[in-house]
Amino acid sequence: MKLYNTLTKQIDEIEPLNPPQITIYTCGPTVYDYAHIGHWFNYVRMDTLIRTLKANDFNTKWVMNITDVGHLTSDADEGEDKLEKGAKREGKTAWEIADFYTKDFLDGMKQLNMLEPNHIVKATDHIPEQVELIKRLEEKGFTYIISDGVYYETSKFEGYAAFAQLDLDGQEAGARLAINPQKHSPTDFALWKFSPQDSQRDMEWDSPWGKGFPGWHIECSAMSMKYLGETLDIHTGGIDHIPVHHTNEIAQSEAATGKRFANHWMHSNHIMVNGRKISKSLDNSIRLKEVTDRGISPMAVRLHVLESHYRSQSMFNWENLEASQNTLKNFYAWADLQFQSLSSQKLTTNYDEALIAFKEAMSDDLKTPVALTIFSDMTNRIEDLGADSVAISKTVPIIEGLLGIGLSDRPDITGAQKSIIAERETSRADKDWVKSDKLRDQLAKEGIGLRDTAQGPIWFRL
RNA sequence: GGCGCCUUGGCGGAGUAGUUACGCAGCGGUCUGCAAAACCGCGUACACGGGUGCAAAUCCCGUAGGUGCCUCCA
Repeated sequence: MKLYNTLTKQIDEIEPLNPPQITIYTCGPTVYDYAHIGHWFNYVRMDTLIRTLKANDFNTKWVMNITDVGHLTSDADEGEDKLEKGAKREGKTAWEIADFYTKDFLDGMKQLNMLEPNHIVKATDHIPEQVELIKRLEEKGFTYIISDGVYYETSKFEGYAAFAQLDLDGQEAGARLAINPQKHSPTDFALWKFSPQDSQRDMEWDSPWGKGFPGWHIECSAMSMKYLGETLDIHTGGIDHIPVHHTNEIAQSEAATGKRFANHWMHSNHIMVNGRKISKSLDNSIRLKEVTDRGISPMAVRLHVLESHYRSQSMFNWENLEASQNTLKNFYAWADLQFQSLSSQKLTTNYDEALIAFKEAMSDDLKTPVALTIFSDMTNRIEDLGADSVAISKTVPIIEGLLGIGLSDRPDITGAQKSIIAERETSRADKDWVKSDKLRDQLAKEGIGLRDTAQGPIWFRL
């Protein structure tokens, strides 16, 4: 299996340290607000990576974190903690905010049929591990203390700028310079922030350096190492994390251990809404709830994600989400054929060959649009050319395993419903159109649609 | 200001030198008792200007426009 690697800037073969086991760490959400459609694109893509690894017989060990403390409103380690800010906004404690939006996020994962990570880990549950890691960095001389916290000295880490191909000199005009003159370098980042003197934080802990809370970056390193070891196989996240968060993770992890932190880095590009990026300031974020309120299935969202490549900056709009919903219905109608024996059993496509091509496309840097085209070909012209219900029933779980669009959650119709279809055929043979239409309406009420074809009646769930 | 990326038909989106991608929408038609979310066909797309090639949407240079990061953000 091949995947683009941000570290090497090329498509690399995936070669885990201890095959068939493969370790994956995904940067999860900061739970201070609802997740929006852009977040979901990201996480569905990560889920697709896991599914494809499994299909390639890897034994996946997947960890996703929940950032519930320490993520400030500015990456320059200034501004408010997002959780504390959310708490103020809603008149709750930071703990309540974290709990509420964590639950909402996990619910969204279920709605989108995402696989469950082996571990979902919270930053606040791993304060001691983070403190320990900061201590290791301190012992090795990578830290310094200023009035508001313990900082990492990026200039001591050789190759700090390499991962993101940062031009540090060119950046000095940017906002990171002006803030906090105590920092030795604009790129230095907080490992531990001290609690303010004048106010009481909801979330704070004791540490060797004083009461406070961990910086955002250290949690991912500490938790990744705890659950997956000091070197992991694949680290994933949004493309925006390359210049700061992931650059810092590499710096602090490799400085502490002297080992490569992650061998493979996968980054999901951002999606655009109406040609613009999603941002708080543009107020153009879309929640999963808005999708379902419009009567669109979360599975259509999932299919829509797969219709573009994860490294391209794709467009989201409602028209095309509805297009995905229509396509999904066609796929479902095909899946329903696994229970129906048509008079002809000729296949439109050689499923064995198509499945190989399908899996190859998925395994080639997750070329989901190509894979979908192959799958789509398998579902076409069934009525004219016939369909082999046995072949379809064997194919459904394989496709579903990789795409996760709900193809498998479709049971056969009941015996009573089958009787109605048979009865309607009798009526039709007798040209009793009133009765046959009535029976068709009855089935429609039960969510079953019918198509009369040369192969006989075909049912599908509406 | 620094560092990138992109520009394909109504919308989205593959392809990356020689083959009508595909999906949805639209139009026309077929099948059907009617119906269909079924089938067939159509619109003959690749920002613009140069260059290299037998051949370029696909490679190179330039221009225009858009857009991302550096600053909240997946």
